[in-house]
Amino acid sequence: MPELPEVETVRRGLQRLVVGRVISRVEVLTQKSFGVVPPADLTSDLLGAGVTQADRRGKVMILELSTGAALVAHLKMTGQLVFVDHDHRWGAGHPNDSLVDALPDRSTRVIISFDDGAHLYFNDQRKFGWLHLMPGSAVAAIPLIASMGPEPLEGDPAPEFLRRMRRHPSLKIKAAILNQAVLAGVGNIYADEALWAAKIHPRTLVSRLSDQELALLLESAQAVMRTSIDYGGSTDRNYVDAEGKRGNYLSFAHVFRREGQPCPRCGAIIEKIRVVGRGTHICPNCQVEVV
DNA sequence: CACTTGACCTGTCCGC
DNA sequence: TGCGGACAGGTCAAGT
Repeated sequence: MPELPEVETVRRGLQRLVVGRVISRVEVLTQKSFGVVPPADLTSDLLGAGVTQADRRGKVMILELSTGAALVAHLKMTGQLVFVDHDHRWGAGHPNDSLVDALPDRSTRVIISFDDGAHLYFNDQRKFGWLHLMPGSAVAAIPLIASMGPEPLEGDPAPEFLRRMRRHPSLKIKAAILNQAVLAGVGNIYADEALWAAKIHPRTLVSRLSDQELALLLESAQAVMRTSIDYGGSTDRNYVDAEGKRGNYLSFAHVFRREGQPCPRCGAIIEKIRVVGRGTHICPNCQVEVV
């Protein structure tokens, strides 16, 4: 579930919490979750390295190191990057204090320790996510990133978005908006929310949509993701930010996980259907299927 | 070739 | 209450 707003929320936390700290140890508890690219030993690029910056591309997190290497992470569905300072208590109520005793837990896959006693936990219940160490110059060559479409919240992504959409005229719009090569960072939650806001049925073929309708879809996706970032992202199952805090956006979602409830725009009952293998939430009145 | 489906995992929830 | 099975969703490989 971590989509662009969730990864961006985590990134902002890491930028504040881990930049400037020096890595002293890395423990890999689940081999599958950690990789070194290329498979040479870059450990010397890790120990003693300082974290200089927390970046994001789409849903991919990039921690840049002082050695020129990068720690790159994809959280997939259940991944978390949680910072805990075990040597420092902030007082009751601070999120760090509840994590001091709770982590590591059984979903912890990799523990990155800093020389001041703080830790960054890569947790991932379902082991779909990954954390890779690679030369900074190799990040852009990761296939997912190399083929990735424009960032929705940087510059004016509209022209490139439209060009890339038109490469897939026979895709259903839900598949197209989820395609990271068309637009970076959109996942199931914001796809459904954006399609509802733009009043487009998810099974509509791209070829049936005008440039204006696609532009409205992009604007809708931008709006829901901006709003979500403001609320700290969406916590559907187990997403938490770098301090272990849950996101609040889903309380403001219009259709996602709201099947059986009235559409906030027209009052019709929201339905959950399957589109390209994905659970999909629609208002059957606002989003009319074109066959 | 372009698109769709299944696999990867584990925890949760539903129906019997 | 116990248990099997469906389901959750990001990406890539395999299938149509």
